[in-house]
Amino acid sequence: MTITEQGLSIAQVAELVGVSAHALRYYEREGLLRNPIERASSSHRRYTEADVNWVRFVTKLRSTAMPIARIKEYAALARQGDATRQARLDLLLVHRMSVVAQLEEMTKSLAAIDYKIATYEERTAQQ
Amino acid sequence: MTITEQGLSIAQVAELVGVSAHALRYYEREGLLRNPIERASSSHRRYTEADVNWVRFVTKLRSTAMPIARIKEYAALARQGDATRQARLDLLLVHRMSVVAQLEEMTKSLAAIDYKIATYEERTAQQ
DNA sequence: ATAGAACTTCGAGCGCACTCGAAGTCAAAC
DNA sequence: GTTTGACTTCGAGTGCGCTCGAAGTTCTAT
Repeated sequence: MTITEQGLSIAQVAELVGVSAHALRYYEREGLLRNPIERASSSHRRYTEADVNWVRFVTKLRSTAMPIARIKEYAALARQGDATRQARLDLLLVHRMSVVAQLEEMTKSLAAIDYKIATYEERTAQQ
Repeated sequence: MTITEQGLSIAQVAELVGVSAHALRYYEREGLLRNPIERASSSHRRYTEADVNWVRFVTKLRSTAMPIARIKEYAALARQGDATRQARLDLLLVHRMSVVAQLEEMTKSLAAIDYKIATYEERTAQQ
């Protein structure tokens, strides 16, 4: 049993992480992963734990609206190794600002929605 | 001077609310507004304060990821008048749940990003 | 009166992030 | 050994939310 025979299948990872197998292949094709996923018997993908963790982090970046292109940059930097550590940190710090801004905007919008809800409930109570 | 000669132009509203004039026409065409916007001299749009407030609320719904189709439903209900007040309230309450869920997910993702940032900074400090 | 800016409608086009489907390969179970 | 189902690649298709541009009209300033 070679090392590439171990690891999780694409369906298992899809289930685990909560993205479609199609999306996993798409992410790999686009270069969002650090490396191409290893293959078992020269065809089926076998994901290591590190691969799964990387995919998980990609979903965190996606759920905070980082564009695919930016994640691709991040992955490309990671592939270059240690020399790009500062660049990756900078990229994440810039993104962090945008996430905080998104949270603030969404919180403000929630307040507006809550205000509207309150006026509806008030009017219902008045009748 | 008739009443339709008053009010703001599309460019003024675009500036004020922070969406493009193209988007404002699109929203109106799609039925996201409560009523068609009144016209001055039978062509140019003239927005009332109520129109602007409605557009502002639409942007709050958009920034919390309510789909155009749902906003369209909401506007259609509003057009029906008082009989649909409860339905509109329900729609907003359902959406509120989704906004809270989004905030929670984004907050969790921010924590993951912060964790990653921390490991980068640690490693930088170690050198 | 006329130039130029701002508006109108309409339909087409675009960018993003997948999603799908065809056609073929591989593997595990019976 | 053959069926069943999960996998493979590849390119095309989809849905969403605008965005753009053409062609014509109207307003404003000079």
